[in-house]
Amino acid sequence: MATPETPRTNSAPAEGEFLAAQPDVVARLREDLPDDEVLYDLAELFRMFADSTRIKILYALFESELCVGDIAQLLNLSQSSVSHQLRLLKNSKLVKFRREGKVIFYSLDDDHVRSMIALGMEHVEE
Amino acid sequence: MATPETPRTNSAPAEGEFLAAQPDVVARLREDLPDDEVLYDLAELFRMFADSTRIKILYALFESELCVGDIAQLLNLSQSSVSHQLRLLKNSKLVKFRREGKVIFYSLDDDHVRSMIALGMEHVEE
DNA sequence: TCTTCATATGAGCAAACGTTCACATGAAAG
DNA sequence: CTTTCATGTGAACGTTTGCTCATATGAAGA
Repeated sequence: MATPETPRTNSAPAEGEFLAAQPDVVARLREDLPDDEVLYDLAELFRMFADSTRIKILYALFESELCVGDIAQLLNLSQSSVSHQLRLLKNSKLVKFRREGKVIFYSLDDDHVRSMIALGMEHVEE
Repeated sequence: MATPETPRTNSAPAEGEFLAAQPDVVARLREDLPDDEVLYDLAELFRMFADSTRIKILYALFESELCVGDIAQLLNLSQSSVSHQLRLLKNSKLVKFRREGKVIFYSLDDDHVRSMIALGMEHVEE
């Protein structure tokens, strides 16, 4: 997808300002680094988990599919806020939905979501 | 740590605005959700990975310890920018450092960093 | 001590984010 | 068709973010 993520100004730093202590290592690493596009996408993915509201939504969806109203009530959020966040999660392919009459049920759309959050938990819990 | 993360206004939504389709499920989920504090910390952790500059820095540190100048040159960033980001990573206990004369070498301080990024990669690469 | 070199840090700015508010959309019931 | 109800969406707003610039810190060498 490669959305520009956060294309701040980021002009090249002044020429010859600071030296590398290990030019050889730097040169080798430059080869091995994944493409910028991939790293942008990666950051974009992590950004989905970088807000506690979205974390809560994902956490809630661990156990069962839920509609917007369910989530809003559970997390004490406005319907609008939940809907906005679900759109982001949907775009990032972390969440999918299913229509049933007027109600739309959301559920997790990626096996990695659980392991991702579980892994983060390990760090948080020291 | 429980930094307030992004304590936006987030006032409670208007009373009785929207209904839950599954009140029973909502009630049960409310019990099971981890504490707000934990979820804040979790989001804070993910926020460290939510910027491609920081991802690049962490990626670079996969292979060997590096000083600020190394990283700046490798990633074409200003010394100041790298230093600012390293401070964040340091505060989040993702990175540690070691002084050698005037040079300060940074390295990964958490086993989860690699698996975290690897897991994210799996999602990005479809 | 006085420089020099590597790094740290505070202020300021422009961009991006998450929420709210108001309204649009679209399906079902009458 | 009209109303109702669940959800979607655009604009506005205040906050946060990541960068730059200028300067501070602190170690090593002259």
